[in-house]
Amino acid sequence: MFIVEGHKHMADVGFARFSAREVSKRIGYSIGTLYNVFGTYDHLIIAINTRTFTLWTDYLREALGRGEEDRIRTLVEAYFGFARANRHAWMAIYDHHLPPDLEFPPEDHALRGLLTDIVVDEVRAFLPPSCHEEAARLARSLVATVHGHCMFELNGSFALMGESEGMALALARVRENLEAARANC
Amino acid sequence: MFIVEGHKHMADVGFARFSAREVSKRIGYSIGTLYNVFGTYDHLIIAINTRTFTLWTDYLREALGRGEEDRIRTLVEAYFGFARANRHAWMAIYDHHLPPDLEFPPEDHALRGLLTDIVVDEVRAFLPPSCHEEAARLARSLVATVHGHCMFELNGSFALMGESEGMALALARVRENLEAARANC
DNA sequence: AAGTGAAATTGATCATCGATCAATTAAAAA
DNA sequence: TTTTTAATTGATCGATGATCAATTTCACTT
Repeated sequence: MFIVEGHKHMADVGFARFSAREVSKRIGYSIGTLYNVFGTYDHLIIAINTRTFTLWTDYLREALGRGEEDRIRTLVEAYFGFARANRHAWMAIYDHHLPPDLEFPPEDHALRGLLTDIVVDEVRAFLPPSCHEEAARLARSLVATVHGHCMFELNGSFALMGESEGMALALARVRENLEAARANC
Repeated sequence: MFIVEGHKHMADVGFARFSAREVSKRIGYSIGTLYNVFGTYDHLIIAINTRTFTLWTDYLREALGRGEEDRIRTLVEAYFGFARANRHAWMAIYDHHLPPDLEFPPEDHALRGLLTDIVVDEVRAFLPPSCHEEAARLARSLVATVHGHCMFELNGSFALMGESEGMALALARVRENLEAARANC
């Protein structure tokens, strides 16, 4: 329950104001118990961020499950939709950096990879079978593209540039890249 | 000198371990003087990050000034090149979020906008005159695309996905998007 | 019921942080 | 020199991540 309450606290105040003490206080445990469970502050954050990934993955699956015609659009809009609806928790994923001495827990890695898998599947479904091999790399690249647009929208970079339609731009770029892939394999 | 030394400290230890006290100590002033100059921690970080933007802009200009044939490639590689050579300082730009009550200083905004201007100019130069109008939006979008790839490379997301050629992917996507723009206006 | 020991929990304690501001020092003006 | 203004200081505050000896809890044995 540390993770659930920690995730709520993260969603409430964001990475910069997040506090392990506050989490333990909220849940009625002492700070010592929290440290006995997670060992370090970083491991708590990792667990909370992995939970965000899981919720995000569910969000994408549900959106795709609604049976919309344009699944690529659905994917991009759900990517943005979750980030917008969970600003602080979503940003915390990228605000947190592992110390060099700490290795990423394999089980967290596996859970987070499920999100990429969804995108790979959809990219494959969109492209002809001859593209099957390169689809994974393209999918990772498109995730990075959409991520860049989503980040610029949420952190205000687009607003400072006078751009208000970050999601539309992301979708347009993805469409162009998918069409280029279709033509080249 | 607070900014120069603060920038060095940021480059050394990164956003998470950055300390205003350490900056003032390094430069031989008290913590009080630093706060008299910048008012808040956030304003110090903004000033340091704007310096990073300025160095980054100079880096891009110098790369373009070397007279390479493929200016788009030069731009993407210099984008990555600066980020790789200044990991901590570059990441700090996106690690820092303005508190909602704090407005972004206009002079910092102007300085940071120069980087976007460079990209807009190069995109315009690449596209036919008929694209002149949409070039600015496309340029912002391409910056977001490259940013997403650069971020995934530096924060280890690409590595976790088994992807080691983030920069090549970014350049490939940008090329596809530019060709699509050429065909559509 | 009483006793035993492992496991879980506690919170005082430490160093450090961002922030404040009365007091002090330095510089400029009269 | 005296007065006024500006710049600088660092002790102080509340809060944080982290530690760990002391305490409590609880299942198991006798």
